[in-house]
This record gives sequence, C-alpha cells and structure tokens, in this order.
Amino acid sequence: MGNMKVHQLSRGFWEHEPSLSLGCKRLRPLAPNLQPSSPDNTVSSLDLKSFIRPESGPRNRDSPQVETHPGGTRWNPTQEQIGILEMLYRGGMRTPNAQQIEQIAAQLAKYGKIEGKNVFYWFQNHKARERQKMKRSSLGLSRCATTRNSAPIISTITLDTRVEIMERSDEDSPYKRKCKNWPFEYLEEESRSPCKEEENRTLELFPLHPEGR
Amino acid sequence: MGNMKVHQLSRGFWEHEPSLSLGCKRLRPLAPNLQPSSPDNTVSSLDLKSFIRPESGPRNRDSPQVETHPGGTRWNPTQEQIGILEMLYRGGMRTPNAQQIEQIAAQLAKYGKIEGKNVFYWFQNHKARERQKMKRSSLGLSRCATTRNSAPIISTITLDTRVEIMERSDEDSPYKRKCKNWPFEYLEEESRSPCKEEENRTLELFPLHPEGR
DNA sequence: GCAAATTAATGATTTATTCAAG
DNA sequence: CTTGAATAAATCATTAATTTGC
Repeated sequence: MGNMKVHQLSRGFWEHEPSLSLGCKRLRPLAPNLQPSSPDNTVSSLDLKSFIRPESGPRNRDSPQVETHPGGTRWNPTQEQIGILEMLYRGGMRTPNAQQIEQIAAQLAKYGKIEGKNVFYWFQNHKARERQKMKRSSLGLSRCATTRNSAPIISTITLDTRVEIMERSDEDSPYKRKCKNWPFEYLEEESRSPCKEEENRTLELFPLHPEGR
Repeated sequence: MGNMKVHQLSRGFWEHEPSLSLGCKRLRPLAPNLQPSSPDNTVSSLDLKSFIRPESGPRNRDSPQVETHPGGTRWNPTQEQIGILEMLYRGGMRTPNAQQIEQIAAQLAKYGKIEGKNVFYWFQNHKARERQKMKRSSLGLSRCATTRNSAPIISTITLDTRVEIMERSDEDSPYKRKCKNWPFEYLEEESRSPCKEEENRTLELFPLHPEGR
C-alpha cells in the first residue's frame, strides 16, 4: 500500500510561523537554551486534523470497530508452533529481543502464518499466566504433600537440564533490565494477507535525518 | 563510529535453512505429539542454546553491560519536538497508531534525531504522567480557585480550539481498544548514529512467509 | 567559576490488568 | 473458558538541572 505520505500538510493549523517559540508552556524554565538544532523550524508541517481524526473527511472507510481483516483477526498457533515456543520457554527464554523474535518468527512461519508480535505476545502472556498459575496453586492448596514431589518431576529435570544452559532465567526476579533491543515493529497489520509482490515495502520510515542533532 | 549494522546477525546461528529437518539437538522429546498440521514436523530446527545464551560461546564481544552506543543511549528531545508532541497531545491524540507514529516521527526528525518508538513512548509516558498529576492534584488540593483561571490561559485557548477537532479523546476511559495497528518496531537500536548511506536498510523483516497456513 | 555529588524529570522496560476472538 | 491482543501501571535507568564544596 503506498498510502504513506498521505495528506502531507494541509497547513492552516498553526503555521503561526516558523521560529515559533512554540507553545511549549514552561514545562521547564531551566531549559538549556536549546541549541540551533533545527535548520528550518517550520514546525507546522503536520496535518493535525488528519492525525487526530482521519475519519473527519468523507467516510470512505468502513470499519466501525472491527477492521476488515480478510483472513483471520488473530493468530491461531499450530501445535508445532506452540511446541517450539514452549520449548524455548522451558529452555529459559523469557523476553526475546528483536533479533530473537525475528528468528523465531521466521522459523515458526514454516508451520503457519505468524508475525513477530505474535511471538512477543506469546511470551508475555505465557510468562504472566504461568506466574498466575503458580501463585494460585501456592495459595489455594497446601494439601497433597505430593505436590512438591510428584508433579514437578519433569520440572525438576527440565530445570536441572537447563541450568547448564542458562542460569535461573528469572522466573521471579522482577526487573532485570537486560536487553536494549526493541521487540516491536511498525508493520501495519495490513500486510496480513499472503502478500504477493509486496517486496518493496520500503515505507521509507525515516526519510533521512537532515542533521545529527 | 560506523558501528551500524554491527553484528548483522553473526550468521551461523541458525541458517540451518528452510527445509532443514536435521541437525539440531532435539532438545526435548516432550513435543506434544503434534498432529499433522504441518508439511514436515521436524520441529527441532532451532538452536536453543544460541537463543538462550548467545554469550555461551567464546566471548568475542565486549559490551559488558552498556553496549557501545556511540552517540547517546536515549532520545533527548529538542524543544521543537516537545512542542509538537504536546500540541498533538493537547489536540487529543492519545495513542497514535503505526502510521501516525511514522508520520509524526518523520516530521519530528527535522528537528533532531528521533525514532518511532520515541514517539510512542512519549505518548505513553505523557498520558500516564498527566493522569498521575491530575489524580494527585485532585486529592491533595481543593484550594486555590485561581488555578483554573491564571495558569491555564494558554491551555484553555488551545483546548477550546481543539475541542472542535476531536471529541474528548478519552482522557479517562480505560481501554478503548481502538486501533489495531501496532505501534512498535523491530529496529535494532544500533541504527542510532547519523547513519550515512544507510538508505537501503530494508532489513527484510520477515523474509516471506513460505505459506499461508 | 568549575566539577563532582545530588536531585528532579523523564525516556525506556517490564508487569499487571483488561478486552475480546474462537 | 482459554488465550491472543492491547492498554495501563509500576519502576528501572539515564540524562539534565541544581546544588554544593572548593
């Protein structure tokens, strides 16, 4: 979709002028007298209207609530995908970074349609729900002394095995601040369909920063 | 500092390649007897170790904690950028979707280095902190009637202007489930420096899903 | 006046909660 | 009811602003 660059500037909002001084209420009087960072500060090249209410114009789009995703709305993982993901989870993977997610998704794509975000969400949800489950079990039941002896067999083994691979992942330590990579993506959902010749979807996310700040 | 595209995936991780099926340590027999929903269910084409502990091998990388980000580690917005963002916020924008973020970032890029995620974060944080602030003020103080008369002059004007543009955004309604677009991006942090001829950073996020599930 | 130490803001992540598809 | 998707809340972590000691 070459939608991009839609209304590029309907000027008329606040082109109150370049040099601006720009609203920015005080916010912080101790502002470090901003450097001449901008070549041309015609701040007002945005079409705010479009931003704020893309629907304001002629309603050529349907989409009351549910968009028109042709195929399916949400990811429906196959058994293989789940298997791999669980294996990774059991292996200690908690919050994969961007690269890892990409790779995982690429692999899982062999077994069914999938996107990076699905992988991300899966880990998020699985982690959270495993925790819930654990918490619930620890609270509600103190009965059944075997609980610590029978069920966790596999767990124990697994953990032991894994211990060599990674050290204790976290499983309980909140906040580890480990990876800096960002596991998300802009990809606009639209690219859901099998996408035939969608190769050149360069999108030119960032035209090119005119300067280095 | 032409770090860019540093480890571009140190290939050698899992280029086991598509058809795969072998190699790889099976890691765990506990695969749930997956049903035949896949052409070939040799699930085990993942190098879990690499995923879990990329550092396990020879530590040829430095980066103890702080990666080698040459310039700066986090986005430092310029006054113009802040101004635009606040205006958009005041205009009612709460959680821009992917396209909007792209456009905003593209515009803000004129005034300084910025990425899409920065825009996203800014809105998240700003919204949350505005809410905090409001809550705090509503609790601790009922005094000072001038509060609504003196300071917010600009605010009032602006708001009035904006009110016509959008209707009350939400400001308080938790969960609106409005956009389906996903405002994140994989972009791996590395592309921080001014990046000279980095045009073709196609990255081909997802090679191409081999099948439509 | 300057630079280290301290504090205040705020960018970036992770976790918790909620909504809704199947 | 299960679970994928999305948002909000909590909080970690880094930078800018201010203070302090010289």
